[in-house]
Amino acid sequence: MGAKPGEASSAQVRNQQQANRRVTSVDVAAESGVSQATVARVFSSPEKVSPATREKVRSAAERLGYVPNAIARSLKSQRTNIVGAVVPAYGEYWQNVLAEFSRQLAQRSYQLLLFSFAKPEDVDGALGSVAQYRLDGVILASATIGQAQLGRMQSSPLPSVAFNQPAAEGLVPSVSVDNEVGMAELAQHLVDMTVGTALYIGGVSSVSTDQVRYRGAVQALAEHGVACPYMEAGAYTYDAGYKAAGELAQRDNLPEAVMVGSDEVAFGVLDGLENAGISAPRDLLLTGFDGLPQASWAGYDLTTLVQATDVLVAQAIDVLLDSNTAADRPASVVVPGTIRYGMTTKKTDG
Amino acid sequence: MGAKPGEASSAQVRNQQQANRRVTSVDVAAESGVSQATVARVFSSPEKVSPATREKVRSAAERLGYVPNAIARSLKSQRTNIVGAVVPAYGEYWQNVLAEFSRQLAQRSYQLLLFSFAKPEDVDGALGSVAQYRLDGVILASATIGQAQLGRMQSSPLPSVAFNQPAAEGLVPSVSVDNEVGMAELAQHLVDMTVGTALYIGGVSSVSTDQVRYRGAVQALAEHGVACPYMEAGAYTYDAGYKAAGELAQRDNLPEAVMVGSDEVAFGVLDGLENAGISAPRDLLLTGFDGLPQASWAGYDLTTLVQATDVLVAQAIDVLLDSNTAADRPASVVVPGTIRYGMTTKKTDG
DNA sequence: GTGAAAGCGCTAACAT
DNA sequence: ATGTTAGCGCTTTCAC
Repeated sequence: MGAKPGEASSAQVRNQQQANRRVTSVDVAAESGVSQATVARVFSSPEKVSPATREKVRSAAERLGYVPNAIARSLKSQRTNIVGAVVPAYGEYWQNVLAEFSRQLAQRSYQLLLFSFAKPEDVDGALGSVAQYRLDGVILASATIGQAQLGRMQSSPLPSVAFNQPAAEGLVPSVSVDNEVGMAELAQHLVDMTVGTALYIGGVSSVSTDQVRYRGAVQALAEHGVACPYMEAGAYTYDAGYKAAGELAQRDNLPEAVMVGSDEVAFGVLDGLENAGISAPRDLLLTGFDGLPQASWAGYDLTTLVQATDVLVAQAIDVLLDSNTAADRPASVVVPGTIRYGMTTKKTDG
Repeated sequence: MGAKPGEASSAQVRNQQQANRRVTSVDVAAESGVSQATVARVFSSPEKVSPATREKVRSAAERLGYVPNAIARSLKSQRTNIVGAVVPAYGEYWQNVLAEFSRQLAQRSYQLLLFSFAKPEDVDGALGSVAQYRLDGVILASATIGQAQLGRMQSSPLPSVAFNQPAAEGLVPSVSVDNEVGMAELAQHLVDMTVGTALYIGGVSSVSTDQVRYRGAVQALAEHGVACPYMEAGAYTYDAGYKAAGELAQRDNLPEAVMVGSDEVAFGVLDGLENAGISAPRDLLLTGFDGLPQASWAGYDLTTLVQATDVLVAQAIDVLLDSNTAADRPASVVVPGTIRYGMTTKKTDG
């Protein structure tokens, strides 16, 4: 159990910097016998300080446990080296995107400040906080950020980029996978597999990615005379997919193919159908969208549209940090996806 | 109003075109004809300002597009309302933990600043940056933070909490699931299922959670005369598990049970075995650890030790933010896990 | 190469 | 209730 580390004598505490007072450049200046300005230079532009003083200051700093204060630096320099991200708190897809942002930003020595929200209503609050930190930019990564909110970002001095949010195009610089074409390509693949009837299972019909993807499916299938009704799972979750599959299984006649609007929902649909004795590709073909790592897991092996997350994220960061003038900031970048052909659309002998 | 119309209009124009100069409380003061301090009060302690002035200031602020500067606020108040998290960039488990932290911190109106790293070598860099931002606390969520690094945190003025890091106990306040007992309980379950031989597949043997979990398994099994050799997957990934399973499948005699050190690896093991024609629970029993959402997906339905992530995270936040004096900061909090009984250890008729 | 001094935009006494 | 004033810890001219 918790053995107490002994009575920390106040002397020891102070010695170890556990103290209430933090070490500043003034302390280091005093300790090393130079001016505060010189200490600051040692930590921001060392080349402007002679090697001798530099060393003297460095050792004093080390002795005192001095670390430059980024807050003060930011206040003065007007740059934080921090990028904000407004992201839904849940969902495999967003977690992966976030991880990728964090990784790539770290490489450019930026930090990521998270503003996550559980419910769409909380977006406003998140956006409100975002503005207070003078961030170098903000990533709007959620399909549930409304038009009004995007409009507000547009007229804000804070650079922003919308990630995978078709509705944002024209309002805010945006980077997306080609949702419509991607879904159309999947549909074409199904047509090639001689599918004659299809069903689309979306997450939430009011979300713009949902609409755009569905449109891609419907149009591509229509060209071949295949209808594609819409079914709403109600959420972008495994459970919603599982439940939708249960309902689907009740129906008299099954479609020959089911196109699901996202992988996470697709996994649920797959398991839900399996649970009802319906198996892909034996009884119907099934496709997902996103290209989550799990889609490649042998247990699922899902046909899906893989988003090149690394490319999308790289583009988004470029738009955010490298295009300083409004002029060369592109209105929108669209990155094509790639189909992953899995077992769920494999030809059976039947 | 008495304010000079020329100034006001030029400010407005700037605001509309993504101003280069940002609006400060001084601008709002000028616009609304009060002192800067009053403007500040309106935004930090409105109750100290008369309703009339409050309204006047608010509308001026709105007109100018003023938002308080959190950087300046932090510099003065010595509080950032930001908590840092040093977390591995990859891995299902960590992504879930992070999402939970972000959610719970948002509820307490804290923001999360991410310091993620891809390779263990990068931890030092991340910890270095952490110190610069005067965060209100930092979460050390990674088993690969070394003793030396923890020691440094211990003597730093920045409050910190180690998350699921047995090696940190005694050095830094820590919150963990009961790794050893949890794994022992899973082992006991296997014994109850009359298992006579077992194998443990760990991720990386040098990681402390790995060691503690393995110890739990070995000791519990030894009490019943069951040996449990160790096999290292080499990473905490699906692929590593899949590969390990491939090697295992080559062996002459299979163990009756395989205990895997983490769910993500376990999924790979499960699929890898399946690929070799070995199926759980038919040919051997299999357990995981962590209780990832996917463990409950019908496709896997894994027996595993579920970590109550929400409880662990809540505890960690408490330790970090609510225990201000070193005295009432507990050395370590250990939260028990719960077994989820899945199909992979279900009794077969054989 | 180094020091002195003026802020960055806010908060928090302290006056009034 | 409101204004005045003095910083928070840095960066950055501008002198020397």
